[in-house]
Amino acid sequence: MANPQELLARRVQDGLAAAFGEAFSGTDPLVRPSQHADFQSNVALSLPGQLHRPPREIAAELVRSLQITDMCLPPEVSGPGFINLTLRDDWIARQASEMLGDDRLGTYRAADPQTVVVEYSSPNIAKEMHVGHLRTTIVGDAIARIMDFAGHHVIRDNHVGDWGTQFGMLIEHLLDVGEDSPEAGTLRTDPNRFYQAARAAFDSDPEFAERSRQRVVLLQGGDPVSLRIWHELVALSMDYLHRMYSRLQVSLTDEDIRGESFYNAMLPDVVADLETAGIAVPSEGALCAFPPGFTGRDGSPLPVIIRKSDGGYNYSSTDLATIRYRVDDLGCDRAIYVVGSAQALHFRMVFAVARQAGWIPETTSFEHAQIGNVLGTDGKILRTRSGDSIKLSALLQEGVDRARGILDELEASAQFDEATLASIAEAVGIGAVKYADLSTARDSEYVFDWDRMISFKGNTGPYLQYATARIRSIFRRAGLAPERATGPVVIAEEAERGLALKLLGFGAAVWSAADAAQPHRLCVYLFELASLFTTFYELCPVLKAEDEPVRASRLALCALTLRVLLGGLDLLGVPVPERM
RNA sequence: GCGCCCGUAGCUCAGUCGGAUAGAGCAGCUGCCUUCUAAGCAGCGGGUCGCAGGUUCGAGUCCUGCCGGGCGCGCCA
Repeated sequence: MANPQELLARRVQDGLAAAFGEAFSGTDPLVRPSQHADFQSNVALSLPGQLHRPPREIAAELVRSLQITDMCLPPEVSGPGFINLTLRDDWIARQASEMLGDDRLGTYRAADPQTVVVEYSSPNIAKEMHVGHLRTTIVGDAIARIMDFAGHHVIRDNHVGDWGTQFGMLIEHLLDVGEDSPEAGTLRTDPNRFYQAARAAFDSDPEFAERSRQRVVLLQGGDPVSLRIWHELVALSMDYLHRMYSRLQVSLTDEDIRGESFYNAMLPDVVADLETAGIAVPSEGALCAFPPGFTGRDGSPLPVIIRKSDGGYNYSSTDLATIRYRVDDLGCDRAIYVVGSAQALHFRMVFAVARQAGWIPETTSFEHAQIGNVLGTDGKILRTRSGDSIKLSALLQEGVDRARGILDELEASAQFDEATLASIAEAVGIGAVKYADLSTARDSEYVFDWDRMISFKGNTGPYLQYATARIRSIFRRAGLAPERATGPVVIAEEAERGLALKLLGFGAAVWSAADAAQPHRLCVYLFELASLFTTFYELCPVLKAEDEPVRASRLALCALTLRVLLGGLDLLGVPVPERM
């Protein structure tokens, strides 16, 4: 089973070949959703140049060649040459009935599965995550889940920052204050505070900054004391990350962590190979590559610094090693970097150097899936009043607290016990935050607004959750498990038709989101589905339907809608409460 | 200065390979709870798609210029 748009496209393509010859069998039939019918084909308007005939005439002839009566009402030529395609109600009903028996809900798996590396989250170790990490974590996790479901071999890759200059800084500061000092204790209780203290010393004290840089070189060279402290710092951060990922219900595990330190041993070879190839050359004491086409402030070539003048490596060295590892050892066909858009230039240059070195095969795609900044309602990058970035833990708690506050205001909350209320608030609060991050195009900035995201109206997590809760309520009252609703689907009402047709588009929505690495496309689809369901819900009584076949059909539509909504929200990583 | 991204309703955002009269939600106004969860639904008003050219049968979408905003541009990541 495929989605209607695709099936129609094939029929129109066959019609093209039948009407105008085999030469046109490869022509894109330009089938698109339509406001004037279910779908329309615009292909006749694109052919006058080749056929030397007016578009309406082409459309009329194409219509005569279409073998489509099993799917559609007779196609109509309209306007300058559009062909309007309206699906038959019985065809829609039959497809929906088939979907009921399909575990994958009409979605097919990739015919040619790829190995896809999804790099995401990637927080700096020893520092609390903030709202920016939240978005790359959530969007990246959704991309990984969607790719997985689409049938690709997904390798999640949490490229944590556990090896850079900041570690020299942290280790030096820890040695300065003493490993058993009260201040060292803040590493457990308030890691940001410790980080900021180290940072302040780094910025204000040149002697400390120099020691820190030397410490990085020591660490990267395998110095035992440095390594011991580093391991301790990393372990503390792991505990923190586990707590965050668990609460966020993000699918990353320890096995997905391949931090910068993982590539340390490869760095000398990477650099040496670039040097041998003549791609990396000395410049101002450092070792740099100058990929063609990149110029800086004064028009001079822009460097990728591969080794710093103090002998230390940096994130460019690591990223280059990472590319080679992903191609050679992981065998990846596609690498998706879910990272903030500020790093766009960095990735373009690093990819260019790797291509120059011949490390990335032609057919392998390295993409930067850019994540836009999260802004406050004032339009500026989200920060607390004191100017700090907002801690993730506090942000999530606020979401849950707000959800709980709304629940408490509703009389309906009286029917739930305390534990249930708490779990509903957790799912609604976390779900609202996650959905808000997912529902706008990932590469654009978006305004973080509590009141909007936690609203139960509009394209929000709670609205979709609510739709599932209403469906479950119907089945609870019916005393029937959703899996027992087997149809068949019959279509009489407009609301039934609209809902059923939308259900058939699930696979297309998943594929669209996967191909573009754009989870928000799936959000748009799910919101449209939930909206059509609530219309159906208002207009078409299910349990009190006029007769048994109608009731069975409507129960089947409810069951399908529930499965698609739950499946879709699961692909997004948005939790769903049973009741709310 | 150069490069990348963006500019769509009062606000927040969709808009697929260029297709008919540019769509949602919020906010505003009008209706709807003896009926499966009203955390909802139905309806109304609201637009020179930043501006100006160009390509095209057809441009929010592609090209050029300008205006406005964001980000980046040598040893942080």
